[in-house]
Amino acid sequence: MSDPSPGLNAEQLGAYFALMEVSSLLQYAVDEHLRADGDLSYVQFQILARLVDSPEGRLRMTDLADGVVYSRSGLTYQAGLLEKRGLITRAPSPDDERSVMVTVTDAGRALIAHVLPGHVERVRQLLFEPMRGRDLVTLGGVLGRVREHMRATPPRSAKPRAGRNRAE
Amino acid sequence: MSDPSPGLNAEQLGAYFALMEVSSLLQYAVDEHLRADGDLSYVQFQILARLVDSPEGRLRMTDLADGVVYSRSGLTYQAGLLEKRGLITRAPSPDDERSVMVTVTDAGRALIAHVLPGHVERVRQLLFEPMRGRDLVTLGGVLGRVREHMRATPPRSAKPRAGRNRAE
DNA sequence: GCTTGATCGTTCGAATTCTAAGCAAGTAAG
DNA sequence: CTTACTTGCTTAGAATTCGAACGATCAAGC
Repeated sequence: MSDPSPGLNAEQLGAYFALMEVSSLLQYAVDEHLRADGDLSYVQFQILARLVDSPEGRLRMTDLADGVVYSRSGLTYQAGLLEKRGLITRAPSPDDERSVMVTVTDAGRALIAHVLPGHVERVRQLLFEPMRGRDLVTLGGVLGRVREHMRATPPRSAKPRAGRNRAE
Repeated sequence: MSDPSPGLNAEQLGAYFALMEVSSLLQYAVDEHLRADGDLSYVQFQILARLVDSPEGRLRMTDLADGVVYSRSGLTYQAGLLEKRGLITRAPSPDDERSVMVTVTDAGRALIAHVLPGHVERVRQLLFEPMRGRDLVTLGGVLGRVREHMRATPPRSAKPRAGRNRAE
């Protein structure tokens, strides 16, 4: 089938829609649990989880925003909320006086530890339960490659940093 | 996450994060294009696309909201915007006086036709370009099953009008 | 030192989104 | 027909989100 307009075939369209629909449904489900179990929105959970997962438990605002795919101003707002609850602290970086280092507090770590089992359980139940055989391996591999591809090809969506795109 | 608790293994966690990250990045990218090319948000595009794709070009508000995974009030708001722009019309259903049938206008169809090629091209470029071999088939199959699974297991997000009576 | 330009984070205003409450219309039981 | 319950959509108000504008800091170049 050599059609002049290189669009998407039915299979591709189906996969695209399924991807967006699954991610939406999954986000709704886990968001509900996080709010009930720890009074956290999904974004807040992502922020804290990334911090807990980082080497020193701290990250720059910009890197955090890039990581969770979020606007800078939105992160400022959420960081304000999380700081008010004592889950993170903010301090200007010693190296870069203009950048702000965000650090998880013990309370933040405790909260993540508290909600993580239930969170993970929901994800397992909704996302991984219907998978069979090599589904998981393939899915992880493909999506990983796609992520790399998207991060390396910034159309204009997220602008990580202008200077160093190739040096990763 | 170096904790081998009975939750998700590293591979599952990676796939989960990749899924959410890819969908976010993809949504940002296509949203940007839709705004530039047709002054449409991603949600508005989804609404119009679903209508165009429906048999008569019309759907009930509720079915539309369930389809795009959106709150009822949010849909009311967006429908108001789209109606004001002449892209859809709203009229009470003859059968059920309380339900509202939303119909795409010719202008709505024309707008979707106008933005669709560019939209599809972006999706192809970002999502399907890095895929090889049977990646697409597997991805579509798995995500389709997962979607079915999630739709059949309503945590609370959408209630597709089934006999599920649980009075508290 | 002193410019020029880029980067970092916040603030501001407008737009969007959600939940809860409300109203209208259908359904079931008596 | 009336009462009670359910469903479909809208309204009201608060919370969240983004982009643009802003001040502050760094990095080069002179």
